[in-house]
Amino acid sequence: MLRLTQSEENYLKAIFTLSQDVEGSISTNDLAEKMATKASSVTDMLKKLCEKDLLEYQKYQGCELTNLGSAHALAIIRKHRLWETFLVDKLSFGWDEVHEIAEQLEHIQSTELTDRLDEFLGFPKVDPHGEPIPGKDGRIESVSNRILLSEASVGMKAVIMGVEDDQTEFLQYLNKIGLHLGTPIEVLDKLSFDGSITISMDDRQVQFSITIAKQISIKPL
Amino acid sequence: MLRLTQSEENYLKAIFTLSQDVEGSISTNDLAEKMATKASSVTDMLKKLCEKDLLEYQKYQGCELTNLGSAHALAIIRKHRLWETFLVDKLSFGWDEVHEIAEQLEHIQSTELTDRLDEFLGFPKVDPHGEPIPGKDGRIESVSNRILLSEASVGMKAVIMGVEDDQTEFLQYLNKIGLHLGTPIEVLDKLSFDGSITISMDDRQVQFSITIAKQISIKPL
DNA sequence: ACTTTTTTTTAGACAAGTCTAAAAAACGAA
DNA sequence: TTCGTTTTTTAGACTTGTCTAAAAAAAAGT
Repeated sequence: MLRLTQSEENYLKAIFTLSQDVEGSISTNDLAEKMATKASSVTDMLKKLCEKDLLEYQKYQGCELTNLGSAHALAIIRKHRLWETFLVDKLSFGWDEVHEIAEQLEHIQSTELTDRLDEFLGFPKVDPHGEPIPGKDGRIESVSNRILLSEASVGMKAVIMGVEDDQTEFLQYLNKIGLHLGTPIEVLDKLSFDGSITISMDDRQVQFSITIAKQISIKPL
Repeated sequence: MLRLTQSEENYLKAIFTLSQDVEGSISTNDLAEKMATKASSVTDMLKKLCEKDLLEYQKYQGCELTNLGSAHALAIIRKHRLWETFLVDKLSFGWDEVHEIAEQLEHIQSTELTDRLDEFLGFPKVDPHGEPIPGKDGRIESVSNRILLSEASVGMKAVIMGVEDDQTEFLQYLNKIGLHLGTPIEVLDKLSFDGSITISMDDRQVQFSITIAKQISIKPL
């Protein structure tokens, strides 16, 4: 199997993630922003990854992962989420403390290790933030009936199913207001001019900006 | 705390290990051999590590770790041995399968993670190869009464306490002949001209070359 | 003590991944 | 369509860690 550097792996993961929100190819600039680097650096890397058949790239046309590239990205995401699960379930870390450590652990090379860890954790389906964990074969079991909180309609009753994991402060804020996976909520109000949304949870009212509401996914009841 | 690259960490660990067998300073050539690299590369790195006060180095005089350098080396060794213990105790790896994976895991940066892993494992004193695990404070609890099998005298009865961990083939060989930590043995014969040694274990006789006998430590009964 | 051998350092080069500055291509608005 | 803006690429440079080849220092033998 093709051996990749950490940097190459991080690019693949970033492209994969961006591709989930967008149709078609990913622009150099978007990728540069995601990677917190310069567009010129991205161009260099795209050439290299294209050379290795991990993505398709043509000058000025952005890039798109090949099946090979997607498989690699999924393997890294699998490792990331399994390690996060390990840290929370076995070592009692909070969900706001594990992202950075998992960013390192996801680069450990050993399929055997990954699969044994999976077994040790009892083959979890989702990580501590509700994100689905790809299986050994790279397949993600579809998480049914989920929508973003930002898309919910007034009056809807639902349960918190997932949150974005990459901003520690955001997760700490959710801790502070007592929002966890599985928390039942009801949508009380939505302001059309700024998209902010008011919900009730645990008999309290909380208001979220559109930015926050887009980072929380729920399952309507 | 000072942030080190993986390469810097590997050098510190190698110097620390070499220092345990030798009095005084470590030569550039010995270090180059240990690191499987060229002497010129070592010289460059020594300059850099000296600049960071991790070791003392003067041209043509070899190097010696400072207290700061030793502390870093011990932290890495602590991580390595804790991860090996995790892999064997929790994920059911064999002792011959964990070294390479632990070589990667030892570079994960998070003291919190290390300490929680330590606790999760029940604060083990030794790793799966019998090597002592440095504590949070960097102290190694002295492993009492151990000698190398190569130093044992004929007629001595003893128990296997530790083996070198860095050669997979060696460990596989030990597996094959059924030698484990805790195995009781008796020294039957020693040949002075080549140092080879014959022992009995489990009612069988096994002969070891001097090279192997130096990689096994025992506790005389 | 002098010469030879070994060890160690220096000098210059390279690959990976990044940067800045400038050029080229694509996009968009009138 | 054409001009200005934005995006993307190229060119050249820097850093880290490595290498080879050659010079310098230390060690060893006679």
